[in-house]
Amino acid sequence: MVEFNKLDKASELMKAYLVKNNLKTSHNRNIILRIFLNSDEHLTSEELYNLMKDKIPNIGMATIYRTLKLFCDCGIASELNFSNGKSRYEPLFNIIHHDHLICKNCNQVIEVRDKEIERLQEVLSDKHDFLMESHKLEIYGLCKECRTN
Amino acid sequence: MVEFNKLDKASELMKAYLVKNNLKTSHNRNIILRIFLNSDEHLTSEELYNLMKDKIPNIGMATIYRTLKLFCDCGIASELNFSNGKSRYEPLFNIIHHDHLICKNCNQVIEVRDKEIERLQEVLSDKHDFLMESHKLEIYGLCKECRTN
DNA sequence: GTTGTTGCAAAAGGTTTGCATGTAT
DNA sequence: ATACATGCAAACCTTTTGCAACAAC
Repeated sequence: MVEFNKLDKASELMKAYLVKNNLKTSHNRNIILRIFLNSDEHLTSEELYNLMKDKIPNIGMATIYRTLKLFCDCGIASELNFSNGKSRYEPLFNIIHHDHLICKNCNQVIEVRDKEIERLQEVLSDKHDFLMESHKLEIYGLCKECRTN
Repeated sequence: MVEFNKLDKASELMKAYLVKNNLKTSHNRNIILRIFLNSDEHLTSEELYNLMKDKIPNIGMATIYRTLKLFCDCGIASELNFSNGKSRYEPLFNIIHHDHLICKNCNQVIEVRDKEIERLQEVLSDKHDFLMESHKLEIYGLCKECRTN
């Protein structure tokens, strides 16, 4: 279930962006936002499309893409590019930043967090006079289950 | 210029892979390998294709893709997926692992290295009983030049 | 009423594949 | 002589775009 304040705050973020850019609200976008936040996973556009078809049978892929792009622009979502040709989208809003452990065998994605690594990334960026805005850390290997098999 | 031992060792790696898989050597692949190692950058398939056309005028994109895939399988190259839809390929062989600072403004890619971050990644993986094989760290932001403008 | 949004279909862009020909063993 | 490698074109797959109909303001 979507926690109320999460959806509310995301809606607020989107609303602010729409107003600022003279865009309109829409029924579709509200539903997509709810489903997207509810998933709490790293959905591909296609996976989200399939989830949406239950709610809005004749929705088009183009709308999914346009809406996900909007979410990214609003700061609600972030696009991930793991190595398989498809983009995945992750709810960003109200979520603490984390990195990913990706199992090469079962494709499971484990979210992890390490404050010290993040601090060192800042230090590393500073060393190169680089202004860090965001970062992605992906560790590939074998998860607990797959390494025992 | 390609350092001799670098090309030699990569050729050796490729040769071993070809023999093991009952594949044949080829003139094209040898030239592509030389150009690829010589570039020392993060080429897209298209960029490599353009470099190759000087050497082998009627070479096809398919050969580039097939050869880059081969390089990855040999352990000579690694595929990178920055967020722009195109894959890039990086010579892996004989190169010390490094991470990337990516400027969102000028698209410059700066290679960096931090032993402590790498050590902490191992610790983090262990904490989750995860067997780390490889990792990718990308830091996005503004480079020295772009942040002053 | 004006302008943004949507679904559909077509286009675009990167990558892969089928096939006949060429080449290494 | 056999089987892999290559160039070409077509196919494929994900993502984007053009456009007419629709919906929000």
